[in-house]
Amino acid sequence: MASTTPAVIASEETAKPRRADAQRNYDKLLAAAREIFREHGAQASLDDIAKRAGVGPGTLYRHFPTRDDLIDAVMREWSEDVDSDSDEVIAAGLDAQETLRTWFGKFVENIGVYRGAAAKVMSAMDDESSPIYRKCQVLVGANDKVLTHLAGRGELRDGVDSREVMRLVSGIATVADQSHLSVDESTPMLDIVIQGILRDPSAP
Amino acid sequence: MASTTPAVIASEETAKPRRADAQRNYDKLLAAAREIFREHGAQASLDDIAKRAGVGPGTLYRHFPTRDDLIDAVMREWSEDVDSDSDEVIAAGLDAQETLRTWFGKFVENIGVYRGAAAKVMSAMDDESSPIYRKCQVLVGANDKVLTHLAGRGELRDGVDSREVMRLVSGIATVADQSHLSVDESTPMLDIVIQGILRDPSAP
DNA sequence: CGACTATACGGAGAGTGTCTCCGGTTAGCA
DNA sequence: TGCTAACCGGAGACACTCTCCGTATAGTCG
Repeated sequence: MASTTPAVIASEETAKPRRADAQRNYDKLLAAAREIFREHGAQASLDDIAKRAGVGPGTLYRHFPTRDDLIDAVMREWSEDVDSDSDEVIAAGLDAQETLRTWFGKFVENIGVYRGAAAKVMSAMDDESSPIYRKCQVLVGANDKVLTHLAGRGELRDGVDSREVMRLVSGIATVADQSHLSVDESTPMLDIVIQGILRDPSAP
Repeated sequence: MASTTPAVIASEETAKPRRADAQRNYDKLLAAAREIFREHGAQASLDDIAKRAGVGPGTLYRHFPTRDDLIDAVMREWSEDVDSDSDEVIAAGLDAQETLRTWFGKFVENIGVYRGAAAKVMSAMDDESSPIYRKCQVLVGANDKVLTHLAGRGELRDGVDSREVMRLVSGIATVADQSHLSVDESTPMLDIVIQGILRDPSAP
């Protein structure tokens, strides 16, 4: 298999020194955003988030100039969860098919926590100017780890590119999100992809 | 293969009698919508469309109560094009792989004409209350024709459901749309899906 | 052909959401 | 305690959606 993606990722958690009140507001905003994004999806009103955090809109926009900056912050630990999922899946020692089922399933499930997030991830994956781009690189890297692991055992078809697979799976996650499909209902699509990238067992 | 989808579609082109001026404005709005959707995508300002058509916003909203109603009207002939594509592809007598490449390629290309339309189609596919739902049924039906044709020749794996395939391909179209991929750049993803649904040539 | 009415027009404006600007406030420090 | 840089927050400009209703007119009938 071949990956276009660099190893990834020096997480730039530059927790720059802030005044105590600023830090407090930052945290309140993040907590409020998590709640409201979970309730109303990623396109919820930002002023509502400011309101729930008990700060003015100006404060929100100073900390997070754009909606994507806020989403980025909300997604931070979440993308690390996904990354550690990939390690667990590899360590579990399942066969190729089960490995992918588990990995893709977790991915779709995780990405679906915030409604609309899947679409954001999908479109940020190829947009370096997006604040979410870095997070996507973590996801791409995690997926690459899993596929490289399988490729090392000769279980993938020739020419499978992990970035394409990532696009495909995030597309499925978006479909599942928008059509309100459960994880189970998205497995038929995932199975097709799995069939499409796994080397056929009957081949040498 | 199995399809959940009914045969489809008694197109409800009830061209109800309208006053001449109303019909004129309807046509002007449609033409303006086509232009502006092509330029700015499916989330363009509706007031802009009314402005370009030279009518007031009230007129636009009387003819098309919601954005989706307008998109639906714009998509009308377009979905018929897609449908006739499916017939052509079947008639062309290509092998299974080329048939699907051609069909999926045309689908993704067509659906990408209006930016943002792919996402609309994707989410309307499972939402009966959407005005676009009917159009999606045309697409689902067209896809079903192609897959049934191949299934009849025993070229598909067991258990392939055409609706799942349609979801998958519209997901790819959405990825291609949002990431500004050309049709060529989306073929790797399509090829994975094709591998995933085609019976392996080495099998009996 | 002139009058009448159902139908359609269109713009003012209410409602909602985004984002900015700047006068006032406060944390942190000497 | 007093100073200042950092920060707050809300008023309001701007953009978009959608509605209401007074006005205009197409089509019809006497």
